[in-house]
Amino acid sequence: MGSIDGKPPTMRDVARVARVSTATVSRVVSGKLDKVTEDTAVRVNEVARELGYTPSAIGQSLRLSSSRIVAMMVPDATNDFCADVGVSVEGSLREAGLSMVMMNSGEDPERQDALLRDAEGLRPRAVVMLGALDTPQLRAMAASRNIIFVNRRPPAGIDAPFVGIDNLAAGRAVARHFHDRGYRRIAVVHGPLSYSASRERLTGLLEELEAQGVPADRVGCFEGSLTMQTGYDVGLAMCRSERRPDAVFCGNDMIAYGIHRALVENGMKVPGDVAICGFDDNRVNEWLAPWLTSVRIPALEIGPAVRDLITGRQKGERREDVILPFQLMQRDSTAPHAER
Amino acid sequence: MGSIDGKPPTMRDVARVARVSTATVSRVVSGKLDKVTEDTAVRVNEVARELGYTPSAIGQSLRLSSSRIVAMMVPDATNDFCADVGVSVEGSLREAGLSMVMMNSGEDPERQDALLRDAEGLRPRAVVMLGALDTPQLRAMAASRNIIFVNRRPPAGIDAPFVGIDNLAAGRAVARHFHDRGYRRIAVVHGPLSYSASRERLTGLLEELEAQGVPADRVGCFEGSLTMQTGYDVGLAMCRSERRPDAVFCGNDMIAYGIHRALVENGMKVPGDVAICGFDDNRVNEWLAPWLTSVRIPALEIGPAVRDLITGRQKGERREDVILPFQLMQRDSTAPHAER
DNA sequence: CGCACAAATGTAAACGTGTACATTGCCGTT
DNA sequence: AACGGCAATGTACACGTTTACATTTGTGCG
Repeated sequence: MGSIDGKPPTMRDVARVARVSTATVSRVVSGKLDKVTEDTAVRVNEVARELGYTPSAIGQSLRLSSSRIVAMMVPDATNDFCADVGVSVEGSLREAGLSMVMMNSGEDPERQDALLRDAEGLRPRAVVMLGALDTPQLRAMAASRNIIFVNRRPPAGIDAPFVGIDNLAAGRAVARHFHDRGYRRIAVVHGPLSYSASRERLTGLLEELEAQGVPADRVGCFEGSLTMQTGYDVGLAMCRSERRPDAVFCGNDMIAYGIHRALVENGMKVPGDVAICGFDDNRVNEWLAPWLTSVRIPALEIGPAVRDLITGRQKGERREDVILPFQLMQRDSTAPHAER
Repeated sequence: MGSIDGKPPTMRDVARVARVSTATVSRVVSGKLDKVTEDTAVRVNEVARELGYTPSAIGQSLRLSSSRIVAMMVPDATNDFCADVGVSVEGSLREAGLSMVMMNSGEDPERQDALLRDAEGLRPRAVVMLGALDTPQLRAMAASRNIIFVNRRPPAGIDAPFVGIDNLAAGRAVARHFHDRGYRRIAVVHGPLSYSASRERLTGLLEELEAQGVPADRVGCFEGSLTMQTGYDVGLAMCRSERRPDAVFCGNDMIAYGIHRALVENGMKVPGDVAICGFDDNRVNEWLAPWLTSVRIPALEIGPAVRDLITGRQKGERREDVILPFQLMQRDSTAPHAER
């Protein structure tokens, strides 16, 4: 049980009861057992358990001037994909004895900077940026802290490891898929082009379409936030437009859900009138949107990759980007075009 | 900019450059400005900014023997509802200057205990349990740490605040709704009855049905994990059964999605053949399952409530449970029964 | 001019831990 | 018996911060 005054027992308490010095207690609890007699080790462990002693991560961090905390910034933790990545990273870090503190930037640069300042106070062992924004504080931290960029590449001029897919290739794959299935009037609803992921996917798509004989200026592009609302709004606009696309490539599944709802509410058929391709392939698709073609990112492989990057870098290994495989999940929403 | 050796600048660095003592720096950066001249304050702030100084939360925690970290345990962070609660809590804590570390128990008692031991090491200011399991470590911590129970009440014998809805009343409301709409052959797919939330909802439902003249032994009950897979399996079983219910009350929306898919895949109509009522009313319902009747829990109000409980308790205010309002969202999946 | 008082700042200790170094005790060798 | 060496343990300091207390400085007043 804990001590009487409510404060957790310290190493000194254990030392006193076990009639040894704090140094010995430290050696036992931190596993330096080659330096201590079996008897003492047993006795110390016993007392520690009786007293309910747990080493203070605060004291350890101060002494070692290195904490076991990793800060993780996500644009929106309620987004299914972010949640999956968050869980994957949290689990992998935990295996390595690290704790994850979560931070939601909401894609707001000022909020991101405020959060980064908070994070700096925790002296985190690393900072994981899922969808980083290019901000002053980020650049300032890049100089001194381990920053790992997931999904979006580090902004130009920052040298830091990246974990994610080859977005250029993904864009190309979708273009080829659309073309194979007979779609020619393509539209894209992408996130802000300041994000490398959005940019590269769009570039890949346009390049490949051009290669297939569809000029880039025939492709309708819409930029917006990666939300269902954006999809819904664009979907409504498409319904009203006289020159409607026959296939839409969405920046993520959220946008795809929104477009789908707008189209269906206005009597359109998917894919009869408009084909839809999402991105991320949220796990909920299997159950709620089994019709949605999407590009699957292996979210659960991101955690281990990040963990290796963090623990490996410790040992001075050369950092290296991790490019994960993606997979185009072909489903009903991009069934072959009827008219061809 | 940071210092040259890579280590972040400390209070002493600032003090040296600004030609004051560390005490003065401390007073300035922690806002005890009534004790310091305007000039010095300005100078110290200037130096701090130049050096890129950020107070070390580790040093502060050690000195104050109180960290600014709150541990949050969730059963499954990829569950939409958990994610919403997590985001709400994280945001509210951040406003109060606190950081949240996330932990996923996966409804596994041993994992929960391992995580709680990890958490104890961080000396968290509070522990938020969303869906707690009754385990030894939890009881041990209940004696010394602020624990706040969300959604599920604290296990018998633990005196700690609770934030959530009146699950008994929610169960009754669903029963009344089913009965009003003409459904009589009710089934329930609930989570483990060791969870107070599952238990109370079921009790409420049965009580009210009994009051309406439907005996409890006519109600089919299935217990399982709160996942889509559970729903799917139960849904398949229902299709095969000769005495099929005409309405199902699900422990959460995940189960409802699973059942829905199983029924639809087997040619059933919802609500024509079977009506479905979910629980939590995940935000994604609006877009992907606008047909699903569900009980809305105000997930976004949980964060502020938790934050008030944590910061208020500091000041010695008497802890008190927070009962939030729920709302039965009536949608197509429980449209009035056709045959009556 | 001396003194009391207040304001501003400095000094030093403590928080819990890890580890370099010092100390102790024991055993074997000469 | 003296001594070297080794294993086990103790001593003491540093990590970065806050704050009670001590000290210095400035001001007003008798």
